[in-house]
Amino acid sequence: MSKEIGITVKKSEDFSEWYTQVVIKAQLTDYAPVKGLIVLRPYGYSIWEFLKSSIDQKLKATGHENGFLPVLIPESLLSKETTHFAGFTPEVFWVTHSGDTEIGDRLALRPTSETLAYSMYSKWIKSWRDLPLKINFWNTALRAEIKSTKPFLRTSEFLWQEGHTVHTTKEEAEEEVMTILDIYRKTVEEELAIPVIVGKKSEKEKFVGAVYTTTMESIMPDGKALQMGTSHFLGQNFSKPFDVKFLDKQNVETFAWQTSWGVSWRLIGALIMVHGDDKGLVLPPRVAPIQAVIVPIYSSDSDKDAVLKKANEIGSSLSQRNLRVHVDSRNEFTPGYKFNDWEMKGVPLRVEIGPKDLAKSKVVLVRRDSLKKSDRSFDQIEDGIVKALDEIQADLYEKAKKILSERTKNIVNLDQFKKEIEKGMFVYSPWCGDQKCEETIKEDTGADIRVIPFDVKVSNAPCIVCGSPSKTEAVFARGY
RNA sequence: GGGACCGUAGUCUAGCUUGGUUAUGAUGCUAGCCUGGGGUGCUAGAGGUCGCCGGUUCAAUUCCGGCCGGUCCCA
Repeated sequence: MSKEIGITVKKSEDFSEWYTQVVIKAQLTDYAPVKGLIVLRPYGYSIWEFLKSSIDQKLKATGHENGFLPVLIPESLLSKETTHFAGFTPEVFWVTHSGDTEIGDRLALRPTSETLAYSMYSKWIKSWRDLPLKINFWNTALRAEIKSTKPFLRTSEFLWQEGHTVHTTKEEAEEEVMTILDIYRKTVEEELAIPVIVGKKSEKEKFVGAVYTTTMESIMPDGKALQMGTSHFLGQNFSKPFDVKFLDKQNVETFAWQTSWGVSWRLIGALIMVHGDDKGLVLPPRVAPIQAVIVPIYSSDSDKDAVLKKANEIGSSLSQRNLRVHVDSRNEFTPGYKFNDWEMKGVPLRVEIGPKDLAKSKVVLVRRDSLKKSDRSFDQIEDGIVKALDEIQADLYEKAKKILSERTKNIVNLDQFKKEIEKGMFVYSPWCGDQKCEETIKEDTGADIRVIPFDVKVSNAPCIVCGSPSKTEAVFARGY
């Protein structure tokens, strides 16, 4: 019976089912009535809020401002940059009517906002003095997912931010691309405790319309790679069709250089997959809506009063140190129920306090990640919790890093390559740079080039597919 | 892109093959008690358009078709 209340499958045995149960049962999200759409519940949304605020602060600190764009984009505008349009059109939702009246120039529910943003930018930018223009938008994007959908990872509407910047020079724009990628990497590694590999996408995998795409990739416990965020150098590919130009200091009309970039709530999906276990979610302390939960334990009424009093006392002193703490004083549940409940929701630390503890002036501290228990005397609680939270954050990252490195292989032989891909590995292999080889390997093994890391070794080793001298190494894996 | 499966109370589910009086059980929920250091026990109660639309039939949760929604596997 008890097994049916919590997560009923093991992460290692039925990963998909495990994931679905965790997102629903930990009350992060629920399915909406329309296919492929989900609702964020407060517990899930509040994780997004921490992520959002972390990224937002870093963007503001590097000179970005927030704006707002409408959700509808006329087809005539969306189709102005042709490769971009061709790339997105299969998954665009169209609004064709207002009331009963058919709309002549049908309206797209934004799959992304480059076209809309740049048609506005062209009005706003006249002089080199107007640049750089660096605006970020917190909104949602809509991309129709016909087949398999999965909460946070693949949904037809998703929460994200999209940044769109305009610069006077190529160099400045390229620097911006890297600044953003670095903000993303830091956020993911430091807040979500997920290590990533940063680099470029191949020509085949880059953002449609971009000159090149930089990306951060990570591998999930089921062996599939997940794109965690991208930052694109657009060159002048959009500034020309959208007429984003300025008068430079020499009074010469010049097309601007642009970037765009985004991360979505997919990061929450990654967080769940990377850190969760058979009992449910495991949240890194920095993004946990509740960092420590205090569970009072009592039997008699007199115990109850004394225990609750102390629990509340501890709770408020922790709050004063800016810790997100919750005292679970629900009377209708036993301590055992509460333990399981908060473990499923991934709260990093549990503080147990009962009559036995009161007698000894201490509490029991339990870590969610290791489930290890230890005692803290009353005067050590605050420091003890701060320290334990830091340790959990660091340990989660180290654990994930170890898994990433265990899942990473260097392979030069094609047979070996296929075996490792089959096992769900991140495979570093030499590649000639030819898109045909990329397509061949995709057809044969299901793996694509996830990323060409910045720090990769360059050698003349034969291409893993065709055997001709390679231009670079690339990271291959099957992806989400 | 190809294939398989599923939809009955908040949740999980029996019944469907072989249509027939009041749709089964558990859990959760409400009230009262009990209990409390790992999903506690008792009593009473509320909770259902059997996903939706249509067809077959005297009669459909059950058979057939379409639609909507969900899950999994393969590429």
